[in-house]
Amino acid sequence: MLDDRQTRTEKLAGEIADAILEGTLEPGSRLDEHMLAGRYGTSRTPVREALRQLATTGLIELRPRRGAIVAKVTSEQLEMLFIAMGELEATCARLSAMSMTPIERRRLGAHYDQMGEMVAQDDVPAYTAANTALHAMFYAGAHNPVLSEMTAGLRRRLAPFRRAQFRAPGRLARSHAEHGAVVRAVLAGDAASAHAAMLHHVSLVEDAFEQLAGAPAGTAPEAARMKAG
Amino acid sequence: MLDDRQTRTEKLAGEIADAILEGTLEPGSRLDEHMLAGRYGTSRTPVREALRQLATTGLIELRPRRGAIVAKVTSEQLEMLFIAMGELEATCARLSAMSMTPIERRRLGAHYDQMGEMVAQDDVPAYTAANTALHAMFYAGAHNPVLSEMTAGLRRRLAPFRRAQFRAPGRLARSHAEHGAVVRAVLAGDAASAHAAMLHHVSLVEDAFEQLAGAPAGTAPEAARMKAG
DNA sequence: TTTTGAAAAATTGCATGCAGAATTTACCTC
DNA sequence: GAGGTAAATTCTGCATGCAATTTTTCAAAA
Repeated sequence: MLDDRQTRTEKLAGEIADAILEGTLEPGSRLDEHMLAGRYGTSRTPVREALRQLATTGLIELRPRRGAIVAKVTSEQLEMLFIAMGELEATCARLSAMSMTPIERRRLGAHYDQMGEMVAQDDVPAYTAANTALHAMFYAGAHNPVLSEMTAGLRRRLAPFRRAQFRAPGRLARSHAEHGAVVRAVLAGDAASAHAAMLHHVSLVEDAFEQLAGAPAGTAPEAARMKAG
Repeated sequence: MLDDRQTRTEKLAGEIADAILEGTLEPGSRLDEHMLAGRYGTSRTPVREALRQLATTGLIELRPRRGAIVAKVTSEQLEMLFIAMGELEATCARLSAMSMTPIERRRLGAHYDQMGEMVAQDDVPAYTAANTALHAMFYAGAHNPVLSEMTAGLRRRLAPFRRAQFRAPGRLARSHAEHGAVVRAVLAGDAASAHAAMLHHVSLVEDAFEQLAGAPAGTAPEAARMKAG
């Protein structure tokens, strides 16, 4: 009845995705259509359409005639996702070095400098937000929507596993230093260096995340959830 | 009533995707739910679910309350897709250079040599199939399912625009020479060279396509023409 | 000829119901 | 108690119908 501009299916897809990404719906749990329909106050039809949509993003697993479950991410798959994201981010950095406009370069430099102040003040929340914005700048700077959407999608998907990344002591300053290498290379138009520096940065992020996890990659999916917390 | 193991929705998604990729359904044409349901002998429900699934792959565009249309690929978007695919292929080649097993390397070398014979005999059909297999080897050699699925997906999506690629005179031999550079770098474990060589190769493929772009199946005709001119 | 407006037709979004498959439960045998 | 089977239940896959929105049609006005 609401004159809502987006359809129930779309809203549902968003809400279910959020519930999964923020952990309300745990990996492996069954996504019963009746239950979801009841919880969100609709019939099963839009639920089914939303599930179909989420399945193609890899967030849930759709087993024919056996219902949907929240995709379980093993630590091995998680590693693959991190590596893939790293490669894509590095590619975006490379392309940014080659094709950012002067205006984009100026904004990138300014944003980087602002982040320096956040580090000095040890403002973790501000830095976290600025970090997302910085990476978004590289996605946009690549001037390739196909690539930047893929990369941003992976980043969103991995967000739950990166929550704690700046909690490790000294991580803020180190992150900023790594960013510095990437930013300088991009501003200098040095594609190869930008690629290498970003690759280095994201692999260190992954390391930081593994340290927090306590357990090295290679065990149960429970490890993944520990990493998130 | 067929006891088919896959659901109607899945089969529909596949058939509609095929119809789009081989040009039966032209870009921009409306995908009327009744019409599709009639054509494939089902009700609208599975059609709607299939459309939702295809929409997330970018093959069709779903406009709320206004129906679905086959995604129009402008020449600019096409260029972005080619660039993104090139970057991903290059990344796969880079990772292959770093992490292919000895067995994979041996098979790669052998396959490459076989392709040389096809060039000598000017066997275009065989070479085309072998070319797909060669690229698949790089996807697999990256040892990262996330990345290889993304790359393979892009390649499938661009397939209609590459049909004519080996028709240009001399293209077969040139392609083989370019492959040679990539294969040698990968076998030598030279990641940077593998990346560069693959990037070079795919950009040349794009050029070849641009020269030929008369009217490949599935093209938005105006896009192809603009590219040609 | 083009523009405008309202009625008619077509089309999407979604609820509901039912058949069949999958899962659970109950019961029996060993 | 373990294991196996049949009945009962639950759940998915899909068809159908209706309300709301969008598109089309068509006639009158500019």
